[in-house]
Amino acid sequence: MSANSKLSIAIHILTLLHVRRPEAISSAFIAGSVNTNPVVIRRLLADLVEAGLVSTQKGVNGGYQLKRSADSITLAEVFLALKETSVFGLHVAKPNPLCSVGKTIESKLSTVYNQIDETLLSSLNEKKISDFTP
Amino acid sequence: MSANSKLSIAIHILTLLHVRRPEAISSAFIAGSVNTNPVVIRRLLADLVEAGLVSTQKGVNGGYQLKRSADSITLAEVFLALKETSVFGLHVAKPNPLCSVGKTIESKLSTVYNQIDETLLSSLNEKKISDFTP
DNA sequence: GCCAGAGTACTCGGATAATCCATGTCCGAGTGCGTACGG
DNA sequence: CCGTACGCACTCGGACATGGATTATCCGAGTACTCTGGC
Repeated sequence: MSANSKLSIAIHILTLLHVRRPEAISSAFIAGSVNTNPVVIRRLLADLVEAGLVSTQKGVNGGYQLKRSADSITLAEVFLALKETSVFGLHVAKPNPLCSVGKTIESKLSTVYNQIDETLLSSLNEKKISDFTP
Repeated sequence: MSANSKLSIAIHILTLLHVRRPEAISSAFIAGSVNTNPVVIRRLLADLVEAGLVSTQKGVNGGYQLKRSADSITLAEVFLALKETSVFGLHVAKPNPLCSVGKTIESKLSTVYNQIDETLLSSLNEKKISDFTP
């Protein structure tokens, strides 16, 4: 899965948990709907569990359940839960500080990216999981 | 380089070309400032050349040059030149159409993502390459 | 002294190897249900 | 007939291979400067 499709899959999962509520859903079942491998689902759900959006239960009749109501979960929360700190990444290797551009570019980029991220998060904040129910 | 750092590097390059104008700059020199491999620079610049932002010249004293003024190039243009169509990707594998959620999720996601992309592009449109000069 | 021509150095661009990350497979840990046995 | 205890099936979660994509190296094509030789 390309890195930036994680949000799509996360939304898909949460919508599914919402529709099936209060049933506990297994990663295998979710994978069948998303059309991918159960491990991908589990890895992604680990982040959502950590963020407190989902609860998990091992064993027979176990699986995943929404911990909160679907209309209280915004896409911004989901996005942050996935630890995708910013849509744009800075340089992987530090630019050359001996170059006048390289020395200053990262701080200037950060400023711009922070503004953009704020705008993006406020957009994401207006959408809820319940908006995706069929 | 992680996929989403391409914009950072592109901005870095264009800023460098602007500062050094009207000199022709080689990919090796740029790579020294960005701190990566010249091939990475060349591949990225191929997109910018194709988009008409940069001109290229082989041979001695050759290199890359800005074709337009730095204050006329917006980040939105650069972003589009890199062919990064959207910050968020849809599912790589088609969701299961037999599932009610899977059947409708992609069109709902597209609607939301399109709105977000518009917002993002208008943000990017307000910033220019000249904003990054040291 | 001046001009011409060949050589050389430097550049981009594409083809090929190497590395890295995401994905898939496997196995262990934990839980709840079902069943069987004893009272 | 009822209760308890054991076994089994099903689930998540982490460790280890595998494949594709990104990155780095190599080689070819093109251009301009320079140097040398002849006039």
